[in-house]
Amino acid sequence: MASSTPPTLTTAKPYQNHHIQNIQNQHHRRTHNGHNSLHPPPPRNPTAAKPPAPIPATVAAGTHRNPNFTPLSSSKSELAADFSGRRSTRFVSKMHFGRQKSGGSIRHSIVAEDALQQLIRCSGDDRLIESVLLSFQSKLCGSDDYNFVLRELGNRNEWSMAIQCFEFAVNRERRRTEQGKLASSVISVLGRLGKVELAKKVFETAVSEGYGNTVYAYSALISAYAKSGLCDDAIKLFETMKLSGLKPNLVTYNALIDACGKGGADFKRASDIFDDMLSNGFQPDRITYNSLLAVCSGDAASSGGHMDYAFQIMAEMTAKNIMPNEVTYSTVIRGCAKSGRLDQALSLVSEMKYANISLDRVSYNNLLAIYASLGRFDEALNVVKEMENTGLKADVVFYSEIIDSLCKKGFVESSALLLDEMTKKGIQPNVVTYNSIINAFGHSGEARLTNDNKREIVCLENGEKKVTNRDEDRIINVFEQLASGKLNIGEKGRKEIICVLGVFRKMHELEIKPNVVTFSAILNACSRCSSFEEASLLLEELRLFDNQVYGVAHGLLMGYRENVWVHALSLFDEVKRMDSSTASAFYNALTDMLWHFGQKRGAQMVVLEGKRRQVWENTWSDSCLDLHLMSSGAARAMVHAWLLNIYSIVYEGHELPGLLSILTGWGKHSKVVGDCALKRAIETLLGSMGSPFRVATSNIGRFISPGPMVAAWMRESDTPKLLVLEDDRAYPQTHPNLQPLVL
DNA sequence: GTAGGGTTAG
Repeated sequence: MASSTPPTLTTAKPYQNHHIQNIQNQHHRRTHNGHNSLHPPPPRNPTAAKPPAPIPATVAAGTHRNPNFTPLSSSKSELAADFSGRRSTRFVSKMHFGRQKSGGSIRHSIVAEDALQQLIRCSGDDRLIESVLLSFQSKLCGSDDYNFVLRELGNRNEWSMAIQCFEFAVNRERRRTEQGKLASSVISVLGRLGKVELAKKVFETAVSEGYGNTVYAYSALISAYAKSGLCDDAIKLFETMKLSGLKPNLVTYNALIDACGKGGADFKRASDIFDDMLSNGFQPDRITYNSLLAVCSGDAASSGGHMDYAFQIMAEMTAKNIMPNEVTYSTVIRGCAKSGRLDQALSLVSEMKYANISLDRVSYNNLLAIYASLGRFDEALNVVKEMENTGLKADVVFYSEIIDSLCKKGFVESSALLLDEMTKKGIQPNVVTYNSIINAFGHSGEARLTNDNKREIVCLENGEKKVTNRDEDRIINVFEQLASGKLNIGEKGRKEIICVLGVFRKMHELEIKPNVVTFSAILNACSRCSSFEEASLLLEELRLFDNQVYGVAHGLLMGYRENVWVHALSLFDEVKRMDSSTASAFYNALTDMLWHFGQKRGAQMVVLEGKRRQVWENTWSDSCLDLHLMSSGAARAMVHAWLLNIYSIVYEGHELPGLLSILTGWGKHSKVVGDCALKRAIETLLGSMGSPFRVATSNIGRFISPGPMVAAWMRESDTPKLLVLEDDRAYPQTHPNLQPLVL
């Protein structure tokens, strides 16, 4: 059942084009139709039983708008891109909004642009690509044209096609210099896309074929290492380059210093390279200084000291008449903001304006983030107005940032108003915008409702039925039940849930496809519900979005674990394709929800599966359990499992290690630094079981106990019973062949 | 061939 379902867990990015969006909508509809339901709930009314299951009318209408719908079967590569785990929009934004290439003159021919367009249409079909390349072979003018094509393919994330074009071109080129240019170009493209291993391969081939031994190719690969944060590799390559007799130039040095910044190297290392550069007679330019400033502003800076160097460097620049530009300022402003010097960051913005350096997107984004983190929302909105007056359009990310900050500070009502406002201005909210608001559910002290929601409640309470062309619209159904007071939910929870359901409805209306973060957010919201009924309303939303995730969450919650486990495993296979923090967030959310509602054995099965799949990277050995990336439910379930494992060691007559520790961290990974919620939860758990673990004096985030004391505790008659977890709701196994959980 | 930034879950 579940295995026949197309992948539904995505971390779709806002920059995805309409083509992909359409595929996703179509994909979404399939899920809605829900033939793969694991546990179809009984219909609430006779009409609900009729297929198809509720699909927002606007989603269905999408087919009319785009008759040239691309079939799902041809969309594999685009969908696969959703699973790449790339989370930053930085690179893609830069493609659209970044600086123009300096140097001015266009070097490629018009034919190259034509070739590019034709190639893009052949994406995914190597043979077609080959035939387009053959048809243009005689018309393209050397490396300038090919380099243009390679760069543009890179901008479209067509790295595989870029490699194919490179190989085509380099095999038909006799001149070494031209071959070298092509190699440097494709190395750079691959580096920018984070394909550093491929870049390295191209480089090595180019060297062995005799056209790669140039300062350009080396610089390009150093830069590729830089972009992947591989500072050590960059430095090693730099040494190899010198040994092979090539002289580094200014660009090489700049790329190397950049590698220090991106690879988290300390300032000392970068400044040694800078000194080496000076002693070799190179004068630093603005890029050198800006790269050096990035080192100061990097992660090391957040712990203190290096911003003072940054100001010295800026002074030195001015003294040498290398004037700071917008990159200089935004680098330093960011460093200030990261290290908590928000006032200093703001005065740098003023200084920048005074120096007549116009603020660009990055600068405005910095400014917005500063105001938002200070809670100065009026000024944050003014930033948006100001940038629109300098002719820059605030996009969905700008608005989402403000909305998220509002939500975090508890102003959910204002955030929903802003959501309306941005929509009216023609800026489409995306899934991230909505996820912020869903995450706010259950956090605010009181329900803060939008005017629309208020009208909705009044309408429903007065018994007015909203006109809808779909009788089976389950969301409206829920609204009606809420309004009629049939559900066992307190007044506060009732209003809040109406608010969040309103948010879901807008997502449906705007055809915003949820992603795995949405699912995690819904599950987390369930964990904050005080009643089962309230949570089931949220789970109902989950069901409308995705049957597979719903089936697993609902099945485990209801205690049908043996029945759903096979589906859970296939769901975890999909989650495994995400990057580790996305995956662990999902496991944490699911476990917390199960734990919260008393399904502790189910929660434990989930965390053990996560451990088996290395979701949390480290976790356990016989002497140490590391919980620091886990939520409190996941961590507690894991403590039980680990202690049971220790128990079996003792039971089998083996000796325990001299010292056992449980690490919880001290809140470093929490949203609020120093918030030790996890530590407190574990402390309570260990205390309640009468365990001998105590907080270590040397490390407040660590519980320790001598092995013999743990062994003695294990031998007490009550201990094993305390360690075994049970579900509040459990149903007899219907598949006797399925083995019960074995630790 | 080289420089800065961004929203959600944690």
